[in-house]
Amino acid sequence: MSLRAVLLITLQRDPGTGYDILQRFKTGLAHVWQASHQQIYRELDKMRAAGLLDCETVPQAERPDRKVYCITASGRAELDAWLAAPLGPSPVRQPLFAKFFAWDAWPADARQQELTALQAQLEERMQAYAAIEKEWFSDPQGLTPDERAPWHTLRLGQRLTEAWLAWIEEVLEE
Amino acid sequence: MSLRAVLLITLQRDPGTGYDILQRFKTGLAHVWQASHQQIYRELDKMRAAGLLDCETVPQAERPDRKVYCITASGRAELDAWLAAPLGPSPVRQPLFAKFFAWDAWPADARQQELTALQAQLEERMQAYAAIEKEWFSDPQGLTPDERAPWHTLRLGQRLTEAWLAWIEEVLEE
DNA sequence: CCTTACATGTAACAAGTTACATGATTAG
DNA sequence: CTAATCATGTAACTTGTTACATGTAAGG
Repeated sequence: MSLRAVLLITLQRDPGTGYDILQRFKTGLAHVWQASHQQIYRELDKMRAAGLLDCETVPQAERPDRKVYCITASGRAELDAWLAAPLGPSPVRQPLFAKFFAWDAWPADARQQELTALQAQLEERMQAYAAIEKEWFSDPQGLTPDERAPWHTLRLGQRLTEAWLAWIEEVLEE
Repeated sequence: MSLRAVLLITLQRDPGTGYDILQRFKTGLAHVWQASHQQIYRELDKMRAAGLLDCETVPQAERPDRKVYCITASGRAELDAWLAAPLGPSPVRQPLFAKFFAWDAWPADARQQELTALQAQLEERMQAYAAIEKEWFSDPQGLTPDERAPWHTLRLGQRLTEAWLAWIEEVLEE
């Protein structure tokens, strides 16, 4: 259901094609949601069939037609209902934790490698966050609440990533 | 694949039935992995069919037979391979973030309710962590590395939950 | 010459959820 | 009397992944 909601949100802001949405998932929405192109195309088609979206096919010379999707009143109603309802708890799935529970079967070098790779990846993410913050949110207090909201999600991303990094350092000291 | 690995880990430590594993997912493994009983039973059966597990059926008076699963050499090999291979990146899916990206369509009272409910839930979790830590890990330095490893996962759980709580407070101040 | 961007899709599979089904025992 | 515990399962469905398929144009 949440993929559907995310598609409604982004299409409400700006109509677009499946391909466009894929690009948004890779850039502005990267730390919110990710999905493969197949999943997006399939879901958009189902949503159109369910009357949540309108679709206008725009022919192009020497390229596949663009199918531009646009939210309908019924889609907007579904989005409003989703926003009003509290989210359920998200299931816990931490494969890395599982490895810790098999500590003595987990080779020390694999462990080392895993943790340092994760560390590098998290540090990269921190830099990406910093770049986004600098580019889009250099003055958060000067923005409207609506413009500032995405900044909050960035802030949480930073806090969580910092917590991970501090923890990895603690573990690597062993 | 990760569910399979978690089942291998827990069965390697102690053979047991699907029901037993479900209990472990509700207690000691609660912040590592969760799965429904249907998923567990189905996966155990597939793993037995694949030769990763042995199954001994223990008849019981006036109760369904217990099917006690036990890891095989081939299962152990699969586990070792999984432990040695680094984990792939986990896909990003943050439905709560999505709501922030629809800030002006998100009613203020629903927002308030959502965040305070989450806050309460996280505080409960912190208490659960504290209770576990007190009961099992009152002296982490006195434990063997293998015994201490699960404590690290608890520590990260605490750090992440604290980060969430600090963030919610920041957002609620608006 | 090779890769990336553009733009869509089918098909098969794996993973996870929800509903339904059985049936005795024990605790409140 | 009701709910929870024990213990398993079938069936239908939704969600997400992987592989395969097509075809042009621009840039290095």
